[in-house]
Amino acid sequence: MAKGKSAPTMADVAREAGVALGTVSRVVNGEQVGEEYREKVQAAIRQLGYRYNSSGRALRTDSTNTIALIIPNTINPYFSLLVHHINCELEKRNYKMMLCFTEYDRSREIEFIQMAQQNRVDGVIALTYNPNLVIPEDIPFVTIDRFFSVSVPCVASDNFGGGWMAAKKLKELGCTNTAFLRIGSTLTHEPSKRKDGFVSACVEMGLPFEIMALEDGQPFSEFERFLSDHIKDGKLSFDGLFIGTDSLAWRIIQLLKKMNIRVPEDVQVIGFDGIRIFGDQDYVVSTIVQPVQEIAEACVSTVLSRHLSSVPSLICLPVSYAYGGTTKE
Amino acid sequence: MAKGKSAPTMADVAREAGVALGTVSRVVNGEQVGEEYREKVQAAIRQLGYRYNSSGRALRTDSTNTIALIIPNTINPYFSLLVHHINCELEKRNYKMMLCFTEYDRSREIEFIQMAQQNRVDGVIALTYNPNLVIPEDIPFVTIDRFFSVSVPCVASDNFGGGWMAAKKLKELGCTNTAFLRIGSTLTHEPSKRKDGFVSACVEMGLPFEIMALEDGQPFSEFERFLSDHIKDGKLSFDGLFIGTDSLAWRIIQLLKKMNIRVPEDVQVIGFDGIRIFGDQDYVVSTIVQPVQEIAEACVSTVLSRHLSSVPSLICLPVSYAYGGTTKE
DNA sequence: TGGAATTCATGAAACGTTTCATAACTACTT
DNA sequence: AAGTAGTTATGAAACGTTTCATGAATTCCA
Repeated sequence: MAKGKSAPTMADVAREAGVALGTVSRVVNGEQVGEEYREKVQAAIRQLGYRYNSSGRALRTDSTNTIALIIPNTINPYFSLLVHHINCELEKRNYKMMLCFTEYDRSREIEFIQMAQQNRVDGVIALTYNPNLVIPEDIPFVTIDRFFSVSVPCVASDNFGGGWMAAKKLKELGCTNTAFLRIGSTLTHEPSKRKDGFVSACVEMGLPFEIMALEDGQPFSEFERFLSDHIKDGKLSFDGLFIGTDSLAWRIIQLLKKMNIRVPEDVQVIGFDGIRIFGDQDYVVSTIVQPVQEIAEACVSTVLSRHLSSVPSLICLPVSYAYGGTTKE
Repeated sequence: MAKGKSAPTMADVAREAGVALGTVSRVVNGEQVGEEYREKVQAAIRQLGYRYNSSGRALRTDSTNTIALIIPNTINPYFSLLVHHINCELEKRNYKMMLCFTEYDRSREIEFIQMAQQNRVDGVIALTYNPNLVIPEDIPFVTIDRFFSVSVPCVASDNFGGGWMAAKKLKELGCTNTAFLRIGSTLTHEPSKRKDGFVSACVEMGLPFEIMALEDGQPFSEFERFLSDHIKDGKLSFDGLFIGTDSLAWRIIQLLKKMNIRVPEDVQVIGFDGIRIFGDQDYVVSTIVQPVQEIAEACVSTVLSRHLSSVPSLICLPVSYAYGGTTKE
């Protein structure tokens, strides 16, 4: 607050209404109160323009109606969608969101968890990369895309199934030689299974494939080298690419354009995530779509469920394929 | 918090360290304390894993180190960038952000302002559309893109200059017949000046132009009709378009594609905002770039400046042109 | 060496809630 | 008519901090 006389308190309302403090509290919280009392109090509230002070309430109840969301940033459109939907779900349930951007900084991930506890949030939803992260036991905690232990519920989409689906789709679209490209992190998380699903399906269908994973520290230009190495007589030997994320797919497509390889005529490309620019417009690339809305819903309802014991430890939600112009269909 | 013994308090630390409560407080807040006391307290803090309780502090000091950011959503990449940069600036100064999505809902805008006051935030940054919004006087308030009164600082980019720049650029690029397209809102705000700048420059340079503004309620298909009406012998009579936002520009370009009009060969298109997909990748369309980082910095430093009297009431930041493939250069 | 000036820890009060034991009713039973 | 059960308002305590008046200990100077 700033200058000016400070906001009215419950005591002010009580005095104005000629009623006890506790009675005001019960009216404000919608508890059982005699009709005439309720009316007097409500009149006084309107009169004074009273609104309860959340700090006071939080101090007394030791709960803030706030959930912390820990996420790298909001620049990547996938994260931005996630933030949006999680916020919507929280708002429905009258919770607030405390947003924490880590920028992929591992020490910040730790710090934010501490800060969340300090602020007495009622739960944490976290999408993190620190391999040594310690999840506090004394606070409802839900992770996205990374499984820690059976006592920490994890929400993810069906990454394995998505990889499988991508391979099948490429085959259907007539591809005969494929590759999987990703920016590797040494971290093992749910999205790592995209590759596994892809590989399994390729093996089962007898579809040839190669894997190219950029390890931590290798420059992006390695992809250029990799692709160049696979050009014979000015023609790329792959006719289908499955790429770890839409973001990377987008960059690879720029690269292909620069190399005068046409998409989807010469090579068809499928990404992963389901990014659409400007909300409900077309998909940026052909892609395996993550069900963001459902993921958000699952995170929120899980983190808010009191009886965490009865909650599954891995919630895996179905993905779907969407055309985005970088495949023939 | 949840189950388990509750977190240690200052009293616990004081007892552990054999020291008075107030002393602990002063150590925690980095105030002057005798060396031996400080050491004893810090040891006890480490020992117990103490972290201060923000609710208690907030109640006592009537301030939360939190700024509310009221914004439509985070789906539009421009908003998403803004959120990101504002959060970074706040974090630098050790403030938290309370994020409020209005979804362009005017009643929500009002509600969030009340909620912000209720939560005793230390200030509000708001990007709103409600024409009748009442700005509270008793709390630091900064608006983005909309000027309310001299007592409420407004941060915006140089919309007029940007419109002007767009016209000049189109002329430079050889355009001889132009149009300005926008989705109109009846609201007068800073971005409305984009048109004014464009018109002024066109008039001054003798560049022909038309205006097409979609009013509230008119369907998007009106744009299709408008463009069709301007086709003669299969050729669009405009060779340059300036469009109110990148988001709309993107949709218009999809439309042009559908109509078999080539961009930029047949018509060059300039948008406004400076959206880049996937962060630092290329601009989505050729555009007038808003200096988001500077806007964020201005918002934050203004809302946090104690002496609001000496702050300008309209902070207008320079824009720039960026090539994004929808113009010849 | 005694007194004044200075430094600095102490402990209680206050912030605005919620909650709980108590008291004041009312209505019912016998 | 008197006692009991049931309802509901009351007022004080407690949540964890910050802050302020107080007093103890030290330093400094004459």
